[in-house]
Amino acid sequence: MEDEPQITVQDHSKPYHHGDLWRALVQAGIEILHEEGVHALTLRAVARRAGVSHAAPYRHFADKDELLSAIAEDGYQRLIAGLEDVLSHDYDDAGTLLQVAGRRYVHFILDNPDHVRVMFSGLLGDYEKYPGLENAANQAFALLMEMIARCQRIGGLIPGDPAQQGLAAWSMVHGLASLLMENCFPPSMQDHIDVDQMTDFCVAIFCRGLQI
Amino acid sequence: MEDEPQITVQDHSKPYHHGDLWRALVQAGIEILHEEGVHALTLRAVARRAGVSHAAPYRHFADKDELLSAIAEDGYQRLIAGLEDVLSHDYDDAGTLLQVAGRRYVHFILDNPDHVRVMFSGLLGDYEKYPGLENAANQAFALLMEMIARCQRIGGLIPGDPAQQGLAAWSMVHGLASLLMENCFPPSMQDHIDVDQMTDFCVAIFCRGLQI
DNA sequence: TGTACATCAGTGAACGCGCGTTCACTGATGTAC
DNA sequence: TGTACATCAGTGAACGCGCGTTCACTGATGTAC
Repeated sequence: MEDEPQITVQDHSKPYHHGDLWRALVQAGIEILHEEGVHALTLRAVARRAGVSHAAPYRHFADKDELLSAIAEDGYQRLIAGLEDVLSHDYDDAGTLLQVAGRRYVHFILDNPDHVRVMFSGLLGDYEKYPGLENAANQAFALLMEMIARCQRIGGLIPGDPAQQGLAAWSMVHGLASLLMENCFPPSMQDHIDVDQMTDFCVAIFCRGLQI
Repeated sequence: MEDEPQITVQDHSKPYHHGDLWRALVQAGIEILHEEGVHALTLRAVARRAGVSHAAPYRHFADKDELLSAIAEDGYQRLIAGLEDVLSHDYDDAGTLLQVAGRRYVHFILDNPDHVRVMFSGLLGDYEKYPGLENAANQAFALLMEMIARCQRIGGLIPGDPAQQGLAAWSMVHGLASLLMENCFPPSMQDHIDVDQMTDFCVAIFCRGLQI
């Protein structure tokens, strides 16, 4: 066994081949988003954080937008996981189900503002160019519709197109979360808002507006 | 009267002193937002479009953010004008009043996506630095609350804190407009959405959710 | 009415910066024989 | 088991670019006398 002695110190900390640089770059991008915000998200910064030369990312991504789409897709995957988790429970009350889901969505946005900015900001106009991203987005919306359909089934929402009702539900919580995230409410008010309570209020309006 | 003869041809098209460069720069910025989007909005491009050297803006704005805040404030002024117009009519039905206001808000956003991005994107975190902007934002929200209060007065909405109900109303239409603007709905769906109908649907949910 | 002067709006060259992307290369890996 | 070679991940220098901002300046304006 002559493998260990050949490895020098520098090899140990920095093997030439990274192993899973693709994943590391996406992860680095997400970390930058959390720590420094979307304006700091450059290809060079991502490479720097991943401990690799600034040309290395081009082995894994055609250009910057492809990295952004991978980051956006990761965001959708987290959203999907959250939705699936909510759907894995058996709520017998539509109001409670939607309240839980609403709170999770709002917290997801407030906890990952810059990650969300990448997901929901224009880039997605070129959906077709990034099939993985489009898939994830479709999957997330399908889960939302499933949730609405379940609410209808247990008699909590009036019958109707789950897509339309889903759009409305998403709009409600997305609007609230966005306005909170971007500090759009009057400063005198912003600090005194109880996020969960306000979310519950909005979800309750939605439920009452569509209850049988 | 020896004024006219002294003016040379070049003076006629390009007087040294602009007159109202401040306004012209803000206007140029808005035009760039409409024609090329937020990524093209640089101080140099704004100066170029206003027909002035790239250092000239510094006579009127301390830095780029100050220009951005002026552009954002202009957006709020348009919003305020729209709200005031809606409020100037006498609707005897809360549903109709909110429907008209909702449609106007959604169209405002869809017609001015990049202008809106400047208004609602992070910059506003430093509200205190831009009192004019803060004022306009406060004024817009005050009008929203007035609208809600009027709906309560004519018996269309249950009694309650107009601020809280206003937050919810704003969230609903803002979420819908944002998601439409950013192309967030599944591609198969996005093109088939009737914006006005969808807006009416959302507003109706809100009204029914808060009706007496 | 004419002149001197302070004011300040706009100019144009220059600064340093970091970006995205390209390119010829180097070094590690794994496979065919 | 050993060797030659194709593959391709990662390197580092270089490119052109446009940005925000500064600075010494120039030229127009209006006011005091």
